[in-house]
Amino acid sequence: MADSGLSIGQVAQRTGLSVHTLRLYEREGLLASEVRRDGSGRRVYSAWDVEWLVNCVKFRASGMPLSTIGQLAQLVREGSGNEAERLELLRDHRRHIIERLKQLRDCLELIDGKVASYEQHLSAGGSGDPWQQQPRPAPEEHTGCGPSLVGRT
Amino acid sequence: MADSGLSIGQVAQRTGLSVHTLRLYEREGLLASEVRRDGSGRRVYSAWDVEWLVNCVKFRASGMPLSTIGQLAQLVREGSGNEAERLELLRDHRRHIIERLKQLRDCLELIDGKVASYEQHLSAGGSGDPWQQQPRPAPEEHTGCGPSLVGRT
DNA sequence: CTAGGTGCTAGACCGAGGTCTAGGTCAACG
DNA sequence: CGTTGACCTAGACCTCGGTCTAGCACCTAG
Repeated sequence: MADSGLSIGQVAQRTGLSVHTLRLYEREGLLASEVRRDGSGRRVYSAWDVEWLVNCVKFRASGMPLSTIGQLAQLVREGSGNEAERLELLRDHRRHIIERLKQLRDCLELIDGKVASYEQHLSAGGSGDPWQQQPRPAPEEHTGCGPSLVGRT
Repeated sequence: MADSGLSIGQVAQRTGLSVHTLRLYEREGLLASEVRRDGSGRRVYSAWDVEWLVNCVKFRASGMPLSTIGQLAQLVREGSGNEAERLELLRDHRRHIIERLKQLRDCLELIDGKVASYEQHLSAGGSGDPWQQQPRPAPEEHTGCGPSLVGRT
C-alpha cells in the first residue's frame, strides 16, 4: 500500500538513478510536476513522478540531452494547449534515434565483418594480419589489404 | 592521383573530424600506424590512415570510448600475434552495441506510443492531456492516466 | 539521551571529449 | 619583399552529466 509517496531513496532504487542525480534532475527542471515535500522538507514522489522519471531514464539512454527533457517537462508542466509542441519535440527526438540506430547498425556491420575475418584468420592458423597495412614495403605502396571492408570510393 | 599523402586538412574534410580532433586522436594513440611527416614536420596521412580514421569515427559514433579505440590501435600497431585479443575487444564492443540498440528500440517504442497518442489527441480536437497527471484532484489520488504506456508493475 | 539512518542545501569536483589560443614555421603568390 | 593560408606544439578552456562533501535537520530505536 501507500504506493504513492516514495522517498528519494526509494525512487533511486526503482529508477536506477542515484539520489544525487535525482536532485540534480529536479534542479534542472526535468520533472514534469513539482515534487511534494513532507512536513520536514523531504521529497515525496508520487507514482506518477516515478513513471515520468522512468521515461526520463529511457530518454537519456537514447541520447536525449537533459536540456531537451527539461523542455518537454516544461511543456507538460504548463498543461494542456501545447500538445503540438510536445509532438514536434518527440518527433524530433525520434529522428535522432533513427539516426543513431543507423549509425549503430553501420558500426555493427563493420565489426561483424572484422570479427568474421579474425575468426577465419584464427581458425586457419592465420598468416597475414587481416587488419594491417603491409609493413611499409615501399614508401608509397598500397598493397590492397588495408583496413578492408570500408569500400574505398 | 597521389591519393596517398593527404594533409591534415584534407583528412579532416573526408573524415568529418576537425583538425584539432585529428591531432587529439593522434596524441591519445588512436592511430594504428604512426603518421608520417613531410620535410617540414607536417603530417602526411596515407590512404590506410584515412580508412582507419573512418572506422574510428564509426566506433565513436557507436559509443566506443577513445581509450578502447586506443587499445585496439595499439594491438594493431603491435602487429600480428594478438588477433585473439583484438577479436575479444571487438566482440565486447559488439555486445555494447547490441545493448544500445535495445535501449534505442525501447525508447523508440515509448516515443511512438506518445506520438500516436498525441496525434490522435490533436486530430480529435483533444480534450484531456494525454501525458499529464490529473491536476491534483485529491491529495493521494491516482487517476489512471499517468505517463501511460509504461506498464506499471 | 544518544547513535544511526536518511534526508536537506549549496557548492566543489570530476572525467570524457572536444575546441580554441598563442606563438611560431613554412611555402606560395602578387 | 610582404602577406596569406595551412600547418606546427603546448596548453588553456569549455560543456555535459554526474558525483561527492560539508554541515545541518529529522526521526526512530536502544
